[in-house]
Amino acid sequence: MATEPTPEKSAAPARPLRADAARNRAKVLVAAREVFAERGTGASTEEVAKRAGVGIGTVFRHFPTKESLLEAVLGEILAGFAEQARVRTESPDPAGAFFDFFQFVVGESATKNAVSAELTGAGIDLHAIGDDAMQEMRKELRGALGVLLTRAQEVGAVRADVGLGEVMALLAGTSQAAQNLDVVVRGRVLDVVFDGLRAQHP
Amino acid sequence: MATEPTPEKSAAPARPLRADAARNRAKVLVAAREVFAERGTGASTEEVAKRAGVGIGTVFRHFPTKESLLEAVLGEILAGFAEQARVRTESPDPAGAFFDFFQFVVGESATKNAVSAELTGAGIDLHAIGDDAMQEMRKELRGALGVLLTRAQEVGAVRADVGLGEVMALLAGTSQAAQNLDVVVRGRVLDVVFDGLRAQHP
DNA sequence: AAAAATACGGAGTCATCACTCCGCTTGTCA
DNA sequence: TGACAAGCGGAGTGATGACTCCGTATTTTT
Repeated sequence: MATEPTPEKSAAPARPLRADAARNRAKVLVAAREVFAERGTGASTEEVAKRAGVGIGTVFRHFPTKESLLEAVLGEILAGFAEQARVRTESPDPAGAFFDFFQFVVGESATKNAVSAELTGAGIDLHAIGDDAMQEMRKELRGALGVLLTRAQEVGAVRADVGLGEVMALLAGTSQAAQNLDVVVRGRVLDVVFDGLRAQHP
Repeated sequence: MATEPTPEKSAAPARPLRADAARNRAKVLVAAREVFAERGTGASTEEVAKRAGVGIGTVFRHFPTKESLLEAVLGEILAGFAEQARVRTESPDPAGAFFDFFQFVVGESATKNAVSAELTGAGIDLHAIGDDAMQEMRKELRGALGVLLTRAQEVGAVRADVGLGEVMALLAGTSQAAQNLDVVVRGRVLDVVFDGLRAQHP
């Protein structure tokens, strides 16, 4: 126990991966993201392996469980969102930053189909699963989005009576709704939601 | 061919079901609705049978395919929604009728969990499946909701630049989002959406 | 009440998955 | 460059779930 060379938290394994292993891991992650996006999270692990051009064994070595694979993919997506939120956090135009981020997420989800379906609140059990790393990710997203929201509210661009919970629900719901919608309808749906968020309550 | 006694369209089979058969069919439908609502549409047919207190064989005799069972359940739900919409169609208060219906659907879905998840736009393939009877159902819902919307718009209670498509998307998304939300947050989410729908565009 | 028509239950079949195991290959390090 | 650790592929395993089949039970008809 005391002989552990580098007992790091996470995201940096004790011993670094062999070059090819790292490459494969990345390939699998990309493939998984695509496959799950296209076919839904019910797609088989074998299909992911095939798409990645590796054997099933390899997939399972890197991600010992289908759930863990899903988690990893979801984690990446969340990280991307968190990053996008963070970037806008310092914007001189809080209102623009907030709505822009909202639109970005909805736009992304509209493409990503199934994965985002899960992500955005289908709820079921994906909200339950959680790595510490995952929880961390979620926390970061919430944090950054919280800043965006607060700043937008301070400027009076967003009504004061909504909290992070409401915004995330709206984000999830709108993303969900935006799928399979042509661009123009999607635009109008966003308009409605945005107007609702801007409205000052009586 | 010409000897068919009553070659009716649907909803009334050529020869009427035996008493016990009709009873079982109904039991299965109820059980399916409950099970799918609780466990999601992935729940096994056997579980439905168990809940209904019949054998699997019976379930499959009445609904030769899991998909057809899902369809039947969905059809019932849609029919219920259509009925609710129709009822409000003649209301002297178009604005109230519209928003009330919206709220009703969202409230229902919040309870019905998974089934409504599919229903309300998870899209995937459930939008593709379709009985003629099913298509008919959908058409009726759209029709009645269309009336509610138009009347609400005529009174100026709903912005003129949204169509049925936008409203249905919003309905679906909001229902989706409303799941796993406590009542107070759900209320505020609805507030936002309603305000958005009321807003007159510039 | 007995025959005929229907429907019932549930064991059995077949396909699909997630996941394991192990002999072979490839990268790494001295 | 050779030895050894690390990684790889994919056949094999066990579980699960949709759907079938048929001997038995219940209705309906005569």
